[in-house]
Amino acid sequence: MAVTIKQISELSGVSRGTVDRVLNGRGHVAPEKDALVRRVAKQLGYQPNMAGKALAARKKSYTIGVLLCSEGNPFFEEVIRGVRAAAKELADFGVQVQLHTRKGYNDIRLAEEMHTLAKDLHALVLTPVNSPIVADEINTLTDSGMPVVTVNTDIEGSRRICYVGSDYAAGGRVACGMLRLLTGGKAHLGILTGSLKVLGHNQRIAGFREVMKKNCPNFTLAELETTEDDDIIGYENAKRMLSANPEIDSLFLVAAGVYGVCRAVQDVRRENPPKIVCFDATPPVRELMQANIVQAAIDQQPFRQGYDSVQTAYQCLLTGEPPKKDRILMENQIIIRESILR
Amino acid sequence: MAVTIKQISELSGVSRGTVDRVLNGRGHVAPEKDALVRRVAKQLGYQPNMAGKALAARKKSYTIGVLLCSEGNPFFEEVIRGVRAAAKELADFGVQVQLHTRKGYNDIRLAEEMHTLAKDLHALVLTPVNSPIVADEINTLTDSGMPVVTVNTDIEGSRRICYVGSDYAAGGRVACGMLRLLTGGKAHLGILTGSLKVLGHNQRIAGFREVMKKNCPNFTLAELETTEDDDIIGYENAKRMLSANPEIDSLFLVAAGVYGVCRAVQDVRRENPPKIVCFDATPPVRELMQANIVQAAIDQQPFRQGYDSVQTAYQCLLTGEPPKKDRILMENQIIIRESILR
DNA sequence: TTGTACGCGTTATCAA
DNA sequence: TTGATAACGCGTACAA
Repeated sequence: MAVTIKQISELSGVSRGTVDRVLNGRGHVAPEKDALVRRVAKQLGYQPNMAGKALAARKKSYTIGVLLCSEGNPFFEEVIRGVRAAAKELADFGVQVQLHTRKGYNDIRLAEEMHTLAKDLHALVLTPVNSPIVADEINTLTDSGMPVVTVNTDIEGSRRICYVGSDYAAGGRVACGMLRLLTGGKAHLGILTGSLKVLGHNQRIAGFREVMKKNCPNFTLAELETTEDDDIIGYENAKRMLSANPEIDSLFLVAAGVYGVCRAVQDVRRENPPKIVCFDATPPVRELMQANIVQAAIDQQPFRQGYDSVQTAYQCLLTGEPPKKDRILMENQIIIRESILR
Repeated sequence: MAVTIKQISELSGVSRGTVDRVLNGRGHVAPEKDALVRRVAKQLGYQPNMAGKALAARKKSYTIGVLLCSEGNPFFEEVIRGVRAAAKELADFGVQVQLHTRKGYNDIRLAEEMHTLAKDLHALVLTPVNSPIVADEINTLTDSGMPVVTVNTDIEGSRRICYVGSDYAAGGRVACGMLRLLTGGKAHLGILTGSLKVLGHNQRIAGFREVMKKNCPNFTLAELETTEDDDIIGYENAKRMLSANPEIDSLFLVAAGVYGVCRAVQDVRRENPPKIVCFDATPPVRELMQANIVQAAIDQQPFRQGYDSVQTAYQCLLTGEPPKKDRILMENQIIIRESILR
């Protein structure tokens, strides 16, 4: 049976209250007793009991805020489902989850909203914009003792307590591996990324190039273009790219705008349409897979991203400590037509 | 804030004890009070609090037995890791997990061991042999009020409370889809199944055939053979199959014996070695993928199988009720060379 | 049949 | 600085 505070208090001849004060660093304890309790606790290998902690925490009724720059992005539907699932489970532990969604990537506005929301929150989960202004706000909240968890995209130069989301480089590697198998190892590639300014997109391309160099001697890159995560721009740029490079027989779609690109592929009728690998098995992508236009999508477990990020924030509140890993990375799952039930 | 027993007792003017008796069907309650409490509880949408339940359950110290016919099967290493992870988490809730492994599929011996073990257990998780003798023993345990959860393989004609494991038919469908992509839709197939007597293997083949019929008009099946889940037999049968059918350019490996089959493939040197899709990304299979001999493996989340099966058994003990779904099915994940970190 | 009281492990409060 | 005590929600032994 696991060690309890009560056992420690008995063994070290102090009260449970004192043990609690020592173990949770609340201060107001005589140095010698502090040392004694720590020694006994360590010796016995004390690990706080989650059931007890959770029950006691119910009195405090934590509020966790979730702030997603997600409006208009179908990928986040699943993330939100995950957030809701975590909220439902944590309700038993006296946790309230507030979900806020935003449109657009204006860093100043985002920082303002973070600041306003934070007043009513004990922890914050958010999709940050990669901007120093947002990083500063995260650091301000962190300094005030609030755990801040980034989800789906990370941010540089901030002291967020944990990142929960995609392993972008690994996703790029898997995408290249999949194209290797789809093409028999020989391909003329077109890459359509979202934006050259988005860290994750660049990491995917780096992972892709890594595998290309290592495992795909007969891959050549014809052109790299952007979609700006937009179907219309994706359509136009893909159409131009395909017309200008008739040798292209494979497309790597790094981010959003998949539907637009696929429309362009259909417009530029080819005898052998290009093999297409993209990210995120959202409903429109699933349709494109059923129609044999997209051969494979790399999925990054959006449900788990939502679920795990909220759970991580709660764990931080409960234990008062950061999680063991400061990055919780999703698996990159390969989805094909037959993966999907009809 | 969620509804508690205390609130119900106050609102309906009876004691907490009475509410507990009603809600947990312990009897000895006047009919009118019973009805009243039920009505109030329903109206308030009472959901028992897991933290409280878990804490109270700690006094009882449940023991969950896990009995796996796993010795000599590397797939189960991951299942066992999942079992251990669940055991570690549940230790906080006063749960002990006993892990027992067996070699072989003798149904009489298995039933005997189940019977012996059950004396010290509150719940049982096992990989059953598909035999009426084992089904009878499961039913005996179920009748005595013990939750029995099957993991990885299910059994017909038993009243086990839940099955946690692979979706075999879906796995077969994904495997065929992967071969469709690997071959460009045109293939002469050889299938090497484990055993024609194993339900799951046959379900995989059925799923494979379903997709073959629907999406792969240019697939032809040259021969179907067994490995008996054994590398040596797999080696010999594959060698014979490949020699007798030189047109075979794709292999679907339904179960174990992958290494043996691949040795045969290497022995029968071909200019264009066959495309190979198999199940379970065990360490030897990973090696074969690195060597470009196996193109893809379909993985069935062995870790989750172990973890979820133990958690499910615990939930049954805690709530006294069967889980919402009587089958918890894993996703079939496609693993390729680049999915694996080196 | 019903109500009361205690314990599970932790935390917060109050009095000393 | 310390210890005793109550509270979180649930289960249950025991008394009425």
